[in-house]
Amino acid sequence: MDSVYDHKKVENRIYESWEKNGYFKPEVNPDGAPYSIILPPPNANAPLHFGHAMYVVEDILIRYHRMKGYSALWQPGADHAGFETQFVFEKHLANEGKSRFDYDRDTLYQMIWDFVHKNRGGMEGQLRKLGFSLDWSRMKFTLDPDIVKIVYATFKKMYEDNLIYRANRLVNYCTYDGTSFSDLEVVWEERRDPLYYIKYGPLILATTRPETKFGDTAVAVNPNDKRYTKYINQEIEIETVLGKAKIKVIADDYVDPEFGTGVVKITPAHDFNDFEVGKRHDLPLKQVIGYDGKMSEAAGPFAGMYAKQARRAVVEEMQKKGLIEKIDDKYVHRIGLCYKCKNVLEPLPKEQWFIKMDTLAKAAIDAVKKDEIQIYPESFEKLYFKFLENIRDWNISRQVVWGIRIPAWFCEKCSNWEVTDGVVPEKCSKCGSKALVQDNDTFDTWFSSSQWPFATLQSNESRIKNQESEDFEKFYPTTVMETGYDILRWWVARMAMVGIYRTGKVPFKNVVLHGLVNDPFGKKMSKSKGNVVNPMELVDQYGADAVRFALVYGTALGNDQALSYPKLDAMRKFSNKLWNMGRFINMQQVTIDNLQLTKKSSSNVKGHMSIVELAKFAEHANDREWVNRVEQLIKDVTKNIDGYQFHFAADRLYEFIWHEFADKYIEDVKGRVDENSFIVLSSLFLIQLKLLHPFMPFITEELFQKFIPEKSIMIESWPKS
RNA sequence: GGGCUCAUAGCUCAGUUGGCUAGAGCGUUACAUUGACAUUGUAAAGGUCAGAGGUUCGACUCCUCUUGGGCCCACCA
Repeated sequence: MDSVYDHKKVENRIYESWEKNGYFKPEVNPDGAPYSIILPPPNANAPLHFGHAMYVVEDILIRYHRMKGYSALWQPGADHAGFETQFVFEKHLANEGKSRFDYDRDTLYQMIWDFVHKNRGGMEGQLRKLGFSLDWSRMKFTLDPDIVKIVYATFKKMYEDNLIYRANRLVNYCTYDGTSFSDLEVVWEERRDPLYYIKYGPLILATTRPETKFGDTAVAVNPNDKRYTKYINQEIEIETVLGKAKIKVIADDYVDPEFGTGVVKITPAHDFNDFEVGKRHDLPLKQVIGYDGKMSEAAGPFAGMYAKQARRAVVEEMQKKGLIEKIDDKYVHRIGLCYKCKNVLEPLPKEQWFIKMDTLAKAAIDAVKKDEIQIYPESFEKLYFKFLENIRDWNISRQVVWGIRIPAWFCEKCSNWEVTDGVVPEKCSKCGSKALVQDNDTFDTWFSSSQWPFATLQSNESRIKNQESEDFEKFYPTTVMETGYDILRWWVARMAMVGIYRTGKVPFKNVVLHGLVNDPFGKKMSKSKGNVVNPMELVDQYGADAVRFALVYGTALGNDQALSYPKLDAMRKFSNKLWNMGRFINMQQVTIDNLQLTKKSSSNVKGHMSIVELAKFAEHANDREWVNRVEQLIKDVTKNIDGYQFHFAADRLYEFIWHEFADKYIEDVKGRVDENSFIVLSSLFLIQLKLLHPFMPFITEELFQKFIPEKSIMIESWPKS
């Protein structure tokens, strides 16, 4: 053995041997009780970041349960990441002086498909480098035909159950990227913008968006505001940049008399609140900004200008006409931005598919209240409830091509929508017309992601017998859903809703949430800040075991952590310490063999005994004491993993192995090694390797095989206390 | 405006249902050692556990308030 542990000589070789031997498959324990985790599918097109490295928590759970004899499945997958990926691809096109408008839909889709599949292996290789014991034979992609089929079926079922509706409603629309977004995707930013006080006939009102005035269909005041009682329900004459006009004054509680002048212009087509007010008062929707972000004909001389330009031009014109009372240029408010390109989102009316959320959300809330789903750490329950209790209907249409196209066809003759499970309908079921056109939109990626637990398990072909999926039967509901708390609402809550809806069962029994990995200064890693650290570089430098251990050690579940190089270094040294402990014990074995004292220890199980068996070899009082102490260690580590207290387990292992076992016991036994004490020493060491294996799989395997060359630690049984 | 979370050694963080002299890593200081360990070992210094009240035989831990970070949510034109 080398005097220094070199992870580069070990990790790849060991991973390959595990995979080749099929140890990642749940079938290694064919008769074990099922234990299953679905890997949150990383973006197929992007390299891993530290959030993915945190999936080490899942590997710990899987390896531990596998050793405990469970039939443990860790299901891998890759996400097509619709808009995300198309955005990256379009940037790539732009570098070549092209744009998506240069291609037809099918060509563009195929180009992105090729682009993604060229990059996809990278992500999978990185998961391997981290030592993740994923069953690659079951790998799924969100655009696999059988997954797509399931997504179609869900949509059709929802449509038939009246949970899906199509409505012309305001959506968050990015006029640069040409697509709408769900509420969750909007990024809010505080900005200082001028607040214009403009004259509307006898009234004065405050607005930040004078350019939308062409879309005004009313002016509103608070019903209790005595200043304006006489105008309510009257039409007032106003002077505008386009000449004289008339507009109705309505009363609505939405108006805050304290704000501005207590008068609001109502523009239902371009403001979420105004849209609601408009619905209450039956006001027409007058769209004056197009999906290209430009003013429409209704804006008269301003038509064709971008909304932002039009604002300046309109204000200038109004000032000329004396229609501006004053401008408050210290006004601070929040505006919604596109999370990707950071441009201002335009609320625009658009026909979209929506899912009614109330009944789905209620079922998901009940599942947690009835403890069918348990959330760890428990404090995240509140976040979960709060989201679901206040949820709004989910806009699932996206105007991108990279995704699952919505299986709905519009009848050009009678305006009926045909929704199918993916089959192209021959004719309209209402009027018989064959003039059917498929909706151009694709599903929000999270719509397919929300079905991932049952969709993966139902579609693992090799496990389908007589059209029934054995995987689904055996592993659903899954045992644990482990992910970052930042996607509790985006993903976990939606999976709960859709999973319960489609299967009648919760998709997972336990939700385990880890925190975020920030940069060494505690700041969130982001590309724009340039502080992103590539986890794979650290794996190269410190070894996967050290990186894994550093991520778990010293941070309680659900808490954020700052990436710590000193900690990584400490864990690398811990690897080296382990290595030299193994090396030392191995040397004692050689000494004993040379002395031919091999009657008891020369069998294949030499130095590989359980706590119970060790009792008869622990003759020396100190040996007996250390057998007892390791027995306690087994209890503690087991208890802590069972309770998702990984940092306790890691801390206990680190402290015991180094500062108890190595510093004290090995030093004690050094001068008095005989055959019996050697058996105790080496057996206790191997037990500790097993306890450490879920955390540091590579080095524990390498060391284990120095003692027991013909076996693998990863399929050994978990030590019994 | 609401909610969550954090505040413990110079730095990064543990402290599980309240219980002996509050721990780890890195850093600092002294000594030892080339040994199984690109070191490691032994020892030391370093904490009013943010602040103020309260509950209790006992509070880092539970409750209330205050201060200061971080995150999330929310329709104020």
